[in-house]
Order: sequence, then structure tokens, then C-alpha cells
Amino acid sequence: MKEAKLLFVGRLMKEAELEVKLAEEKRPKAGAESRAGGVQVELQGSELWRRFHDIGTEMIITKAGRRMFPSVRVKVKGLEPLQQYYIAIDVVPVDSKRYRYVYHSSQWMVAGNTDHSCITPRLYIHPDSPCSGETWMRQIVSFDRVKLTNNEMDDKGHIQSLPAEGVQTFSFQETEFTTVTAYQNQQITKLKIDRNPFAKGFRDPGRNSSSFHLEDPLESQDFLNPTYVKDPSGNARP
Amino acid sequence: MKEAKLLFVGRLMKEAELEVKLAEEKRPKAGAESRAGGVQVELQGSELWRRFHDIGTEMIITKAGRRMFPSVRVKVKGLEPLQQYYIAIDVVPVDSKRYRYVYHSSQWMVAGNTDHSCITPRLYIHPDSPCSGETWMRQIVSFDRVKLTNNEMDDKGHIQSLPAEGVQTFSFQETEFTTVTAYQNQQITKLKIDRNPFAKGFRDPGRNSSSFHLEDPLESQDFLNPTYVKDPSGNARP
DNA sequence: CTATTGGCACCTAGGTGTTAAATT
DNA sequence: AATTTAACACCTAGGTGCCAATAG
Repeated sequence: MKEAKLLFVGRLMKEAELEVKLAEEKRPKAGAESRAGGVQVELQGSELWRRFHDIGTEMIITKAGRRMFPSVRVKVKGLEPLQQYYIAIDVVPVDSKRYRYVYHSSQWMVAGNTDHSCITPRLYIHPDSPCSGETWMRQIVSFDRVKLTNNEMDDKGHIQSLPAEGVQTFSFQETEFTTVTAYQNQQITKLKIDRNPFAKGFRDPGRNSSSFHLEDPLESQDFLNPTYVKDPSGNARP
Repeated sequence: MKEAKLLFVGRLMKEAELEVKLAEEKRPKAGAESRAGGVQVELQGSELWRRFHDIGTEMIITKAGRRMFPSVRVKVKGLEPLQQYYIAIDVVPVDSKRYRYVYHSSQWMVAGNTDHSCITPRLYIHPDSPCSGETWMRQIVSFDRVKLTNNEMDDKGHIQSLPAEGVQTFSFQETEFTTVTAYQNQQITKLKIDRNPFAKGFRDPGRNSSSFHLEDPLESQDFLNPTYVKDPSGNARP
């Protein structure tokens, strides 16, 4: 089975940012003219990403690999329908500092340096790659299977590099995050529990909180929960 | 998410057979010389397939799509490491008859004809395709996500055709099966329940039956069941 | 009558934050 | 003291055959 993992080295490393990369396959001529075609990459669920970002997004990393929440989903426009493309995401360190969370002030403080030079860049290529522009544009491109890990031995689903030419990079401020092995800011924990369906078991049954903030049905899929349409009696037929 | 479904039209249609197809991508010259390279495709779990075949394999088809059990897994040898290949499976009708199961004699009897001419051939391309010979040979190629359906509108994961040249076909007698909407032969039901981990709920708790016949650990993965290692008390921590 | 469908209980498989213990 | 790990209860998601109901 294909499994997607993104290596992420370092401990409390503040400010990693996600980049979506797009590469044309066997590009006939590398030149600026076809790049000027106006490819657009639009982050889906950006409202939720922004809510996390306003608090200070944290992503858990484990040895076995942990998914990101929210996950990266993009809509791509302006591709040439018949051209084949690779799409990938990358995690880029924003600085070389190490950070520590200071609880009483609810802030991240610089706590040293990290040597990023030893980190080999690891791209996660979308498993549908390569694929025609037409197919990529027809659907939302989802990286929800990607996992972050601090296990340096694990390089599943990665490649070393993309072609030097014909690669366009799109980055999104709101996907900036800090990697942690345990959540530091309780507001982050709360928002994750509220929005990630897999954390439903930790939701406060008293408050109906933000369950109705369905800004992005792709991220909050409660409306698909069969509990809401099933016969509440739970009786089997006679 | 990619989902694999194989259309299978007709009702009790006896004797479909699985074929594994292998196609070279952008083959420089179509000729017999490179085909003579001695590619081998070996069916994994053939012992279990044979046990079903001896009884008369039945596969359930549903509108939503049903997986095959056993699933098709092959080991491929003799590919050119750097050449790119597609690998696919196909379901091929063995005859044009329709069959009916006669319970008292435990046999399938001819019960009419089926017009196969209206059935468009539907190949299921392995999702890893295209892939280098080296990569294909390094691991077992598994089609366990393939689903059989009788919904003619559903053609997910299929293509119309492969290139006319440079395609090799490998077929396996023991993968012959009859499609049904409900199992006819109770021996088949029993063997499915015994060997398919997802049917464990129907196993007879009294007999330990064939749970120890682990000829093929890939098909019978009971040894991974956490039930056997978990604390049986089921107590939570204080 | 036979063949098919849909709901179901019971599984596998694996994604959550929590917690206590281990590590540094 | 801060960080990381591992086991866990509780979820989502979906693969089984069974059985009653429906379709043909």
C-alpha cells in the first residue's frame, strides 16, 4: 500500500511553511512563455487554516508518522489540459531558530539554533502524479495522507529532487506551523478537537461549540455522519 | 481518493478468469526480441486460490462494488529495470452461458446464454502505473482494492484499451470464478468466513477450524490481531 | 419462483488527544 | 525540567456475510 510520509527533522522548530510545487513532465522547451500561462493554485479550507494560524498552528510529529490537520487541499487552474504534470508539496523551514513555548505568556520564545544545512529536502509527490492538466483541474488535489515524522530513517513517498526547469512553487502564509511532540497551546488542542472528526471522542458533550461552523464542508464532514440519519431507536427489524 | 472498480455485467455468469497484463511505456521498437526477455508473473497465494477453485470459486458482485477474496497478488520477474511499465488486470468471460446452481447436486447447470458482445472490455490499471521494472519487481503487486460491480454506470479506475503492441498477458486457471449476488455453495461461504479477516464475526467460536492453516500469511493475517495481545481485563487506568 | 437489494451486527484498519512513563 | 515515547479509549471509515424485503 502506498503510504505518504514527510520527514520533518528537528524538535521545536518554529515556522515551517508548506509549498505546493508543480512540474511539467518532459517539457518540450524550457522557457518563460509557457510559464506565463497563468497557473493558479488556490488553497482550500483557508478559513480554517487561518483560524489555526491566528492562534499559532502546531502540528504533532511522531516516529510512526502523524497526519496534518488541517490537511492541504488545493484547486489548480490554468494548466494545459493535455500536458502531463507532477504535483508535490514540500515543508520549508522559515528560520534556523529553535523555539520554546512559554505558558504564562502564551508565546513562543527563541531557545537556540538549528542546523538546517544537514536536512535533505524531501518532497512528497502526489500519488496521482504524473497526470494530465485536465485531470488535475477537474478535482480538488488533496494531500490528506501525508504524514509528518521525526524518524530520519523514514523516507517513504519522497524523492530527492524535481527537474531544475519548469517547476513553479506556490506557498501559503496561513499554512505556517510549528512542529511539536505534544501540543503546547491549549487553544490549538481545543480547535483540533472541535474540527478533526477523528478527535470527536474528546469533544465536550455539553457545549455544541463550533460544530455548526461549516465554513468548509471538506474539512468538517459531520453532515455525512450516519448517526444523524440513522433510526435513533436502534432496533433491528422483526 | 482513487477507487478501483471492475464492472461485471450479467447475473450468474459462470467462469470468468483473471488476466494480468503488462505493457511497456513508449516502447522504442515493437518486436519479438525484447519480449523474449523472459518476463515471469507468479500468482501469490495460489494455494488458497486453488482451494476455492476445487470447490468452485464464487465472487459476490454488488451495485456499490465488492472486493474479491482472495485478492490478486503477483510477483513479477524478468523486467528491464529502467523501462517503465503499466500493469493491469482484466476479467475475461470463459464462455457465453448463464448458469444456475442446483442445490441438491451441488452443481452449476447451464441455464441460458449471455450476450457478451455488448460488454466493453474494462481493464483495471494498477494505481502505481506507470512504474519502473525495478520498482515493480521489488515488491508484490497487489490488486486488493479492486471491486466487482454490476452497476453499468460505474467505470472508475478503468481505461478502454492498452497499446496494441508490447502487451503481454498472463492468465491463471485457479482464478476462475462465478459471479453471484448471494453465495450459492455453502462450502464457499464457509471457506470465505474462515479465511477473510473481515468475516471473522461469522466464525464458529467452537471449532478452531483452519485458523492455523497459515500457508499464506498475506491472506490470513490473524497473527496481527491485537486481540491476542491486549490486556483481557479491559480495565482503564485509574 | 429465483435473483437482487438494503439494512444490519460484527469485524479490520487506522486516525485522535490523553496520560504515565521513559528519556535527555 | 523539558521533551519524547508508548499504550490506551474512543472515534472514523469501510469490508464481511446474514436476513428480510423487494424486484423480475
